[in-house]
Amino acid sequence: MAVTIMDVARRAGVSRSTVSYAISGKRTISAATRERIDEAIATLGFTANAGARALATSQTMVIGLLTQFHQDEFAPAMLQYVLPVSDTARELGYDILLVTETDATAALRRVTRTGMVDGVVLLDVVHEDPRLDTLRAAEQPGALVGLPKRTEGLDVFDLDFGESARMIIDHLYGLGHREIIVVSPPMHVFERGGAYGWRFRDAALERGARYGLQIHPYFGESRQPQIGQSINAILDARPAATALIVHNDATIAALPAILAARGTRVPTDLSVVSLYAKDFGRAFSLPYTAVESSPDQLGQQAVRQLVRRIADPELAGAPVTRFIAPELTNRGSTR
Amino acid sequence: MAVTIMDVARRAGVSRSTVSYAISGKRTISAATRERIDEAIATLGFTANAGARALATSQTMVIGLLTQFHQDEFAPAMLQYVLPVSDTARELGYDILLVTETDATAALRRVTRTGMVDGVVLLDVVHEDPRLDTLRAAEQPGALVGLPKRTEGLDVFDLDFGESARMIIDHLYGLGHREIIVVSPPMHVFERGGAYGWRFRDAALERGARYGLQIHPYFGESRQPQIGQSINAILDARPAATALIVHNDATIAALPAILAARGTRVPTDLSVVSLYAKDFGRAFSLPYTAVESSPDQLGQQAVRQLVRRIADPELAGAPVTRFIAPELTNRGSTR
DNA sequence: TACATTCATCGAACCGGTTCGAGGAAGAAG
DNA sequence: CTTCTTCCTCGAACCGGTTCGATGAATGTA
Repeated sequence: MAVTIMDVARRAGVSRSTVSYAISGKRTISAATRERIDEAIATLGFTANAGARALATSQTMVIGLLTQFHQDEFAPAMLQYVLPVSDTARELGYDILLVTETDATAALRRVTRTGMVDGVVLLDVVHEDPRLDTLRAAEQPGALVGLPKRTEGLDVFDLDFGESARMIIDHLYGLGHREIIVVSPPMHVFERGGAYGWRFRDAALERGARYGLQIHPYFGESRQPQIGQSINAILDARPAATALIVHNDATIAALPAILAARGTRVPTDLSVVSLYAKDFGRAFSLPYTAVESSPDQLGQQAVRQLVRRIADPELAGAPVTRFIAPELTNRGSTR
Repeated sequence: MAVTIMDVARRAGVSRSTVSYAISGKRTISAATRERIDEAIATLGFTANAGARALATSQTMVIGLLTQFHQDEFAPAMLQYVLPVSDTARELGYDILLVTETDATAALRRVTRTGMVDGVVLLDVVHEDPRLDTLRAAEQPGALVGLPKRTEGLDVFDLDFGESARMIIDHLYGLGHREIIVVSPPMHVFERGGAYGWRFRDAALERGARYGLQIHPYFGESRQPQIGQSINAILDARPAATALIVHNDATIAALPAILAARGTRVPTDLSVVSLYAKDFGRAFSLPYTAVESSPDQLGQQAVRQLVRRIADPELAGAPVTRFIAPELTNRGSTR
């Protein structure tokens, strides 16, 4: 039914292999022949069959994207990771196989064992991620987004949460703040092993201690109305705190309404600094000074490194662990 | 490198074809042989190569998911369509190739021509969608999410916006409202051909006219602070209106804060009814009575019909256009 | 005992590409 | 006019599965 390379060969009056070489350019082809082949390809509308090509070359030009949608997670944020991966992959000639199964380990084994993909990107990697053993056993290389406990042999990309915390503390300390509240992601994120919560929190505490500041750490909530209740309780419990650091997407999205409702003015009554993805802040038009990370950078770098490793496992060199530098954008919510 | 069916055959002391039949069950295999084969498969960890199988069967067990991310769209909502498609596909044994390219037509041609997919789901189909010609020319079947102008030969799934509008108008009319504001999606959605905006708006106007109501239609905005400005302007311009219907995700998400800021109480001063996806409302804990649609139903039904058609193009019968019935959930924001 | 069935398995062909080695034609060198 | 290169093209093998027809063994029937 579909047009095969044989059809093209017949129409151009050459052999299959000649057509193949004309397409790949791996051997010289006379101008006259090339022209006939090009014409045949164009009029017949030939496109090489992916399965056959994969079989012959052991290259599928497909990258598996393994996502983990934790229930209770702030789902909208996920897309900010998926799209850049997809776009970057396509730029480099790869398609994306989106894998969303609950049993991520089995799914990873499936797509690698069947050879459906040339490599995989693991999104939302947690501290002790069960997928990593399977990945290490796989023939295809992988790139991680998120820092696990053990990174041996793996290419890892994550945001620099420690540096983000230090930047924010420095900023507030410079403005004269001495008592600061830190709202982290919800407890269950920590329990699940999302170490980025600790990395931010610990770095903030440590930096604060060095300056002799009072830092009050709290776990945030992920849903209304709990978010509002918890923020109100925290602010009531720490009336002397002059600054609020929020590392919690759901909370920061709800914060303007919560503060407005309790009559707290920013930055007059309270300085607020947040930490979120650039696009997230833009989508919700958040008015806060923030350390903005670029998850698109994450996906992009992960895919680039992955493709490098697919192309030449040796040449790509030793595995890397790379942190994306954060940037503080001042929107005037501190003073 | 990887384990092939030949390795299994050797270890079990049988031919390749016997192994194949043992796996597929398409011919009877003696208990003893089957046992040896199963053992070999298990210890060697064999999984059939996807490319080779695709080549032999002309079935890839992959469905292409073609998304269109319009700039300025409320992106978070997109995921609500993607996940159900992916989950349903996997349930039926299919994987998902996620295609996000800007040039959707070329991308569609690419994945169908190369035979990477057995069928495609087109998301966010607009009134005059350029992808449809390519789809009709493709060998593989497709299912649409979103109603285009011409549906001939296509399986189409969409929410029932007309019925939603009628339900809401009936509800408000029953409560005694006689002057009602309708806020539609932003103008650019209409310009782009998102006919669902018209379908809701027109149905609301028609139903309103039948009851002799005053219906004031407006286009909404997609970003703050324009959303707030526009809502305030509209409410100021129609002081006699007693009810507000919002068919606009970005606006409804921002509405609680906007109304709180201007001191408008719901439902005392104003009845509010909205229209959105179930999960969207849950994620933002929206407090409004709403006609809730289930986009997961859309994706699910689209995939099921697509798989049916892949399995047997004839048996699947004539193309269908199916609307998902809406449901009105009363949250007490009307009176 | 001979013959027809049924059962289990095998070999070969095929799917549609890629790639290697070989070989004919044309041009260069002796 | 040979002989050696270089250029271009071809045929065959291969990638790893599936599927058809054939065949030998086991079982049933006359």
